[in-house]
Amino acid sequence: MEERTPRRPRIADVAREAGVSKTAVSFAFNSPDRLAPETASRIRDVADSLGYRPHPVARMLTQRQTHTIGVLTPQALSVIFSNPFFGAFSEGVALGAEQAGYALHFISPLHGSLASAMGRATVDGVVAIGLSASHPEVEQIRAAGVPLVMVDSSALPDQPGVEINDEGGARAAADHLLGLGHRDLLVVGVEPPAPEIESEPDGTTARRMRGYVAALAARGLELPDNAVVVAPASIEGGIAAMRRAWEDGLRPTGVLAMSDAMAIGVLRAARELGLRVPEDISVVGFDDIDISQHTNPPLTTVHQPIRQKGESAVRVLLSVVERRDLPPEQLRLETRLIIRGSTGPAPRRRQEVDRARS
Amino acid sequence: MEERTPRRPRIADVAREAGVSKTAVSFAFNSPDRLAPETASRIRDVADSLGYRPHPVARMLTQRQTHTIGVLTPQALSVIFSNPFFGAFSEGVALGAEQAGYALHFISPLHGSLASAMGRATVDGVVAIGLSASHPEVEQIRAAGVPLVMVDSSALPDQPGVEINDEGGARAAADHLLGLGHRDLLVVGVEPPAPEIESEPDGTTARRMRGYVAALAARGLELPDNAVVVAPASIEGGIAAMRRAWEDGLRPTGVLAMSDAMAIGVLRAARELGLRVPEDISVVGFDDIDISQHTNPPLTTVHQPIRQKGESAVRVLLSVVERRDLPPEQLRLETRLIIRGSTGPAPRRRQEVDRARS
DNA sequence: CCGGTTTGCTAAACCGGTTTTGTAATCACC
DNA sequence: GGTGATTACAAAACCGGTTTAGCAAACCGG
Repeated sequence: MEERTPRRPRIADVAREAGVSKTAVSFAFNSPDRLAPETASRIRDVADSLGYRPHPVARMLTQRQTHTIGVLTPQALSVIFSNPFFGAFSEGVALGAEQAGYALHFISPLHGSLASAMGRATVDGVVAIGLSASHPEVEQIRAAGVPLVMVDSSALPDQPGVEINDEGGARAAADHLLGLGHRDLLVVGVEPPAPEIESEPDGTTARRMRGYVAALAARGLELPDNAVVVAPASIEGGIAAMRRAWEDGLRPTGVLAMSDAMAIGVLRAARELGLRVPEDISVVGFDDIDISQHTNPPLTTVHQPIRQKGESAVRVLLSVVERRDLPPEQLRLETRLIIRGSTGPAPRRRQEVDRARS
Repeated sequence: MEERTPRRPRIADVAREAGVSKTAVSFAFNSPDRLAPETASRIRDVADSLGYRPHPVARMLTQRQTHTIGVLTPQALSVIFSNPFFGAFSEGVALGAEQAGYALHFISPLHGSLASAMGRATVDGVVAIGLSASHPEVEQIRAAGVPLVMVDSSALPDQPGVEINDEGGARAAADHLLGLGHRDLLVVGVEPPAPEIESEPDGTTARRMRGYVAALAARGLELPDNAVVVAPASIEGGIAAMRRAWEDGLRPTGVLAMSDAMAIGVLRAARELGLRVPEDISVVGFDDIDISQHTNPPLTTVHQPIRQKGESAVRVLLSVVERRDLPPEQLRLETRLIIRGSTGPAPRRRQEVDRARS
């Protein structure tokens, strides 16, 4: 009979083999200075020869920490990962986590339930992105005693959070187009992921919209209701939104897209409609994702420090995780308009645009 | 004195409060049919009122499974996440994991050491991407008894793995250009991330190169050494590679890029050099990432089923995780050439290209 | 050489659950 | 009405570590 199921060696196996107690083995790994040097090294040698590695789960249990932070999103991960914005954000989170020696665990609705996914997650803290403060899970997470930092959603006063100046950025974007003489604007907004969810009055979308409206109001202008069209926040969504607006008879000379992905879709749809960018139509995005500088033409957009946002979120989170008595930090990062090639002076006459259509 | 540090309720608290044993509480959650219905519901009521949730780590320890799969990359996550290829792959992995009720844990070198990161990770299995079979960690992971599926690296015969037909795809790409009359080709290859790492003879890069060479050989042609230029696998890398080749006096009419990101960089560099695509120069990518169909012009490229690759990897992994006696599965997915707008007939005379340069 | 400290290690308790084993009470059956 | 099976729960062992409390021997100053 050969050895069957070569069980993973436990601390007791090492102890027996080395002729010491479990305690000694534990010390050899975690506080070698509490053992005689030769004992410690002998124990480690035995452990090596047995291929022993402390079981991470058991370790988590006794130490009461997992050295893992969770990234929470209300949407399925399979929807999220190919979103360049989320990728850049994750990059920032990963950087912050790596520097602090934490691993990353992604938490998304399991079998449709964020709550049960949260219940299974073994994390020391959570960075939530795209989660509104009124989301029911937020209270549950807090009740579970897990530190939470909310990103991009005006947090409760006693909660840590990281956000950006959406309104200011949007206002700058609209102002830029207005300054170039554009008066017929189209706003391409983000459709809430689930139709039954009423869009949050304090969500990113609402804040950006307020910025657009404020810029117009400052010049005594208004945004007609039909000049706002919504679609999913993707390239395809941008294409669809632009086409729909055109079919509805709208002939904007400037487009304000609430995300770069949508703006890229608008760029493409415009090209297919025979419009030249920026001669016939100007397009402004929002976010400044990596590819935006490489589109043709390069995209004028509102830059937000996406990576920094992720990194800051982790920093703020870990300060709470490691010192729970610290006051929760609230960060607000700046945005700024980056002018590239997709915007230019408004065409002189409406006819120019109409002609381009044929 | 108010209640200080409202400790998280444990199973013993619920048991005491409900006047039953720990066992009964555990049963109430995990196998309610073993209790009288009214007992079970009473226990659950008490648990609810106390806000009790079973501690996930303790649960992992006794059940000997974490319901989590790890995604392992030899590169830092902060480098990886903004890579659209990795995003799409992760999307597939996430889809497979979500369907099976598993969470996702990303494992990357912690303080530079993959081994220690792996030691801390609490996962039931690992999907490794971009890890060569000869990597020292591979043996360590197997020794730890953690099931491992390797993606994109010719796995050992007794190991599960998922790969794609790199060589065939590359051959089709080169064949396409040759069929269009191109004879002056430039291959834009991937630079190994760390200079000291010798490029794997069986890595993705090598396999694709073999495909290019095979297509040439089939027509009795050879690839001059100086027609291969390497750079990091990014848009910026593609730009740099193309510029460098041009400065070296190369005047290719067709470019074979080993990744779409690099191809997009080549597109941009070509435009800046005053070359029209595809009239003056044709560009073929590899991977078919999402944006490639939206570039200007849309990119001709070798499609590989990235998401499916991730999903398959999880499926293969979980079949081993859940039934260890199963034979390890090895998958090889197909690639196919997608012809879009970035390739066209080779220009008639070399002069045309040279003239375009001015 | 004696009381107190330090050194080097062990035994036992603990982290928070699950699972196995055990047992009293009830039920079914002949 | 005695016997064997079932039901409903409890006691104890266990998962694999860490940490606290404790103890014997060595050391140390006076």
